[in-house]
Amino acid sequence: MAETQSPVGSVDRALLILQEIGKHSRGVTLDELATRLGLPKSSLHRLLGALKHRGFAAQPEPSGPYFLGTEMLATAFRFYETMDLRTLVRPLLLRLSDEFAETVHMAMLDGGEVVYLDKVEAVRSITMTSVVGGRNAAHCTGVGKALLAWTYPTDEAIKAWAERYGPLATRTRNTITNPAKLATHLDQVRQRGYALDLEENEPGVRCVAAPVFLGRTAPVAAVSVTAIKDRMSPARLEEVGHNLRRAVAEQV
Amino acid sequence: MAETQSPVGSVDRALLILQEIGKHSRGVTLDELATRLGLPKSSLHRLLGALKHRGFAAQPEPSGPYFLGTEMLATAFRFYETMDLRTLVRPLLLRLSDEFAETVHMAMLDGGEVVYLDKVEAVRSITMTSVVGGRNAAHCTGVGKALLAWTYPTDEAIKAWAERYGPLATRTRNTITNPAKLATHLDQVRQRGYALDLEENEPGVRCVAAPVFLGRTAPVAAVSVTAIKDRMSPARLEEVGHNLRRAVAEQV
DNA sequence: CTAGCAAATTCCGAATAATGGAATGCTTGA
DNA sequence: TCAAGCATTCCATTATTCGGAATTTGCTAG
Repeated sequence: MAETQSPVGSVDRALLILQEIGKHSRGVTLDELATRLGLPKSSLHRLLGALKHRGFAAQPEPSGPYFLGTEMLATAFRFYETMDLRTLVRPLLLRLSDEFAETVHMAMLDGGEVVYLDKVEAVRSITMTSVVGGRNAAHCTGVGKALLAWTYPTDEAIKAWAERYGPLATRTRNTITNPAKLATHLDQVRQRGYALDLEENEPGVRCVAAPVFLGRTAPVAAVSVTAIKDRMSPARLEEVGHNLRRAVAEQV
Repeated sequence: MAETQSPVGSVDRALLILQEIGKHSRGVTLDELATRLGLPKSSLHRLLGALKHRGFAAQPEPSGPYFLGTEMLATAFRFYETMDLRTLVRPLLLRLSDEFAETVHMAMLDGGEVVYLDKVEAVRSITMTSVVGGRNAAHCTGVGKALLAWTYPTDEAIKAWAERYGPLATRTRNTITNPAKLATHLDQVRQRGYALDLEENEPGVRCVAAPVFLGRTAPVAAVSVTAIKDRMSPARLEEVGHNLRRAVAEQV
């Protein structure tokens, strides 16, 4: 399908400029922006003038590099502090539910547990322990391991977390309860880019989960796809894992 | 002086739309936006389409309310995590230094102390304890009290802070060292909107400080104007306090 | 269940805004 | 001091954006 055009070209250009400046926290020159965006310098200069006018871009030194401005940051921060993140993640959940035809969840980390914030149940749903608003242990759920892996990105940080919130409870014969083993396991999660729950929380239930970063280094949430083990063969797990990662990267 | 026009009108409109949506974390309808911004609905609808196209605005439900989109949030968050906040605050410091003809600072809270991150010295400078990169106690400096007042916005929170980082050291005969008195004092700071250091940190030195929020509920930094007491009469303190608040509100 | 109402969306002729190449200005380094 | 390179300004030209009117959609009340 051909890529659709933005309905207002000059606004589209301005947004692309903001995105590009956003990638350069040490500032970026007009010349470099023109090169990266393929825009004539005079047009770019005028669009930057418009962004500076409302504080979305800043140029602290005359003829110097450009930065995102305080108005861009403050508008985003103010909104985020009082918004409901579910509102922005739910379209992703709906897409995942449609794409994988399984139940999908969104959760956040809270100490040693995860809190389920949203859920879209598949037609062929299964009875599960997860209830929106409910909690589960982090170390033995897909969303929990996805959140732990990137919130505590080193073995030491994971061990410190386990020391504070442990001991890690056994839920099934597959549950990882040894902190050192969990740390090693989460190294693999980081390398793969998604977490797997192989009947670690509930017998017969498997899950694939990915972190949602929203531009941050630590995840703000995780989303998961859950199914009974008969519908989650190793090949299927890998397929879902890759597609989940891509969908998250594309949409949030 | 007449207000200058943005060099690209349609971009300016789009940014105004983003700012307005940013004020409504529960979402805002097209009709309400049109009313608040004084824009024809068809123009507004097209501009919103452009913002949605790049993910800066979102409309999770068809014909439903609009929200800031994940691209707007992610671009701001990603940039902020690796930027140097001094870059954006320094123009404010230069303006304050020019306006008040005194030495100005920018600082952040770190536990029981503040860290001075930037400084613009006035022509008629005074020898002071503050060194960029250096630290000072939070409870007896203007920037420290500005940061404490809004980072710990209740008496209980202040007392808990004092219990953790206390005892509060005496620096001059004016230093507030009693946590309950500090809490009461910080109530007054919140009501006034700026903090005062009346020779609490250094004999003969007075200071006015205001928090910098950048859209958040807790301040990301504080800025201050410092002078010897002979140049900071009670009337002058009030004048500087009001002008400082206004300058901060206008610029960051 | 249907009609009316209000908000959202689409359409398209008109006109205004945005464009970008060329020229100019400024700063830095040799 | 001069040249080079980046930033900024100018203005004739182009085409994008505009907004009122019409249409569509969804919800509510009778």
